[in-house]
Amino acid sequence: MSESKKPTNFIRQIIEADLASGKHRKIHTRFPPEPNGYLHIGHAKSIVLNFGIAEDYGGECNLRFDDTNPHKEDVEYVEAIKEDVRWLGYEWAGLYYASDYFEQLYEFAVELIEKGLAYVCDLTPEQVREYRGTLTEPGRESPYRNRSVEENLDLFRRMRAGEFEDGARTLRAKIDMASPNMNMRDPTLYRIRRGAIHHQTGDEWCIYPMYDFTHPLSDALEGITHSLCTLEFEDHRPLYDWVLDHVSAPCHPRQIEFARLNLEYTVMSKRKLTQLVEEGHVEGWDDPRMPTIAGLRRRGYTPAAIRDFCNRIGVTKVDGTVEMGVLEASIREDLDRTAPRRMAVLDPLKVVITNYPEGKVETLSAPNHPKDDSMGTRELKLTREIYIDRADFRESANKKYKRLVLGGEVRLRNAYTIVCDEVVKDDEGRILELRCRYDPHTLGRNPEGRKVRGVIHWVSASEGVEAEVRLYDRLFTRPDPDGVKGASFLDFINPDSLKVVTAMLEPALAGAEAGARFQFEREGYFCRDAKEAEKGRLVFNRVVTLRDSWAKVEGKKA
RNA sequence: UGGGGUGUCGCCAAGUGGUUAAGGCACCGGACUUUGACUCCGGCAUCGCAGGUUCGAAUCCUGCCACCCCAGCCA
Repeated sequence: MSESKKPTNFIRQIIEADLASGKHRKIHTRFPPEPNGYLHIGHAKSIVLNFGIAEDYGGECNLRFDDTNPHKEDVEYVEAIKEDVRWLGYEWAGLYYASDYFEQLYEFAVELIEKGLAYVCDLTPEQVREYRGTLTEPGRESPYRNRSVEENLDLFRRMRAGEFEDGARTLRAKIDMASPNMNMRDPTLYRIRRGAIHHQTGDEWCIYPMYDFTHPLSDALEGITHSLCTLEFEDHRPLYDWVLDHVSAPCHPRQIEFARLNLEYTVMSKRKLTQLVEEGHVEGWDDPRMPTIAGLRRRGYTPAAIRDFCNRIGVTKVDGTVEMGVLEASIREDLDRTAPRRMAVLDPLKVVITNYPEGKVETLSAPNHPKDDSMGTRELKLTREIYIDRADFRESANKKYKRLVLGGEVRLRNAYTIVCDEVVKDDEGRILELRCRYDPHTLGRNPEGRKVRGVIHWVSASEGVEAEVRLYDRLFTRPDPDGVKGASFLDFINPDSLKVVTAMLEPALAGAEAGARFQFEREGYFCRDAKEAEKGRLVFNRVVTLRDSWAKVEGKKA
């Protein structure tokens, strides 16, 4: 697929230049998630960028957990993240935790103190905020800013020893309280978290380094050459460089920022996704409507389609929002090529073929793929009573309608043509069933003297299998659910994002493997839900519909 | 009102002073079709605005405008 086209973007250009100039002989990148939630499609963009670069330039990419805040993190997330990265098709060169470096980080902090570039500050959080100044006014220096090196060393050692309460003191970098860049106004380097049990280091530490101190040094310790992060860290780059410039770090990685992914009709922030899960708006992190990797996987998306999507959208510094259609195009392209075809009737309407022998079961053969014979065939069972979709019949319609009409003829996909003779209704006028006649001479060939334009799918009433089918739609009713002032994104949850129907499937579908994907002809791509399969239930999730130009024609009339 | 960014077709995105301003998605035609799918053919921009430099500018300069990010002991 189009995945083979090598992407090009400003970051790759920088890397190519660094390789060409000899600045680097080997490229090292890293994907550094904080294990405080599940990965989503936005992370996939970063994963594909970082691992893709390592792959294409003969380099290496590490997976590093940025676990410096014990309050928010959990092993549940580290395991899920590892699974998601592997599922996307990548294997890390090294698996690290920022917490692996806590001892070294502590030493680097001591080095800063010894150089007179860091100090222990006793200001309360509120005071720190006051002293920091505002966007337009410079801050004021902390009264503790000029403590002696000896006193700072002693205090920092005692912070580590657990002698002070949470919030009582912090270690701060001594930079410039008047800097127009807020991040340079003596940023906090370490804070005290005495009660915390860290998922990796347990109770070994009671002081924890901040991101701005940890990240550049973790990168340097791992020999990262290019540290790729999102736009909001642009203002942090001067601090990233400051840390590396003032400590004896083994190397100085280059931080490069790119725009994070925004997708229409969904939300991407961890906070909001967590809220959707915790408040029960969805069934979990792997709910097929979620933009999480776990959700997309359960929905039926393939790793190849997600990688392809990431390459299609590119990498720039422009803060934009990608249409869902791009993601959908990626999965359709993949599944069109790889998914076996099947027939499934989602809204069954019974059809009795009056001239078809009662009790007869005819076995027909149908190709699994119209353009790929290597995918083989499967058997279909035709009987006197079958189901077709209610949307495929109208008592009358104009010639643009190519399906079954009273008195009209259509082909049953992979079988014979039928003509509708009669519509049977109940007292309220609702159609109960259709009575049709088939032409026994039309199997595998066109009838003589007339052309049958329409083809509809069907399933034998007695041989087919019933199954639950979940029809998913976008989770929100607006392309920008969190873009409305004064409103919550929750106000725009789509009440119809999940519709459950009982469908009739062709017999071959009864043995579908968990997670197996198919194209239900004329309907869309579906995936057997793996979670329900574990319970022995036959449930299918709609991954995405087929493109539908007829719906557009119909929509215009309405 | 400070600092840092970004503005090329409806949405992404190439373009790095001389190209007819790539490509993808979407959209609009049309062909094909036992999936109104797929595939195939064709259509679809003068580059935020205004000046300037230049033989020549989306690409350089100046000035505007719009939008995003930053005042966590979060990442």
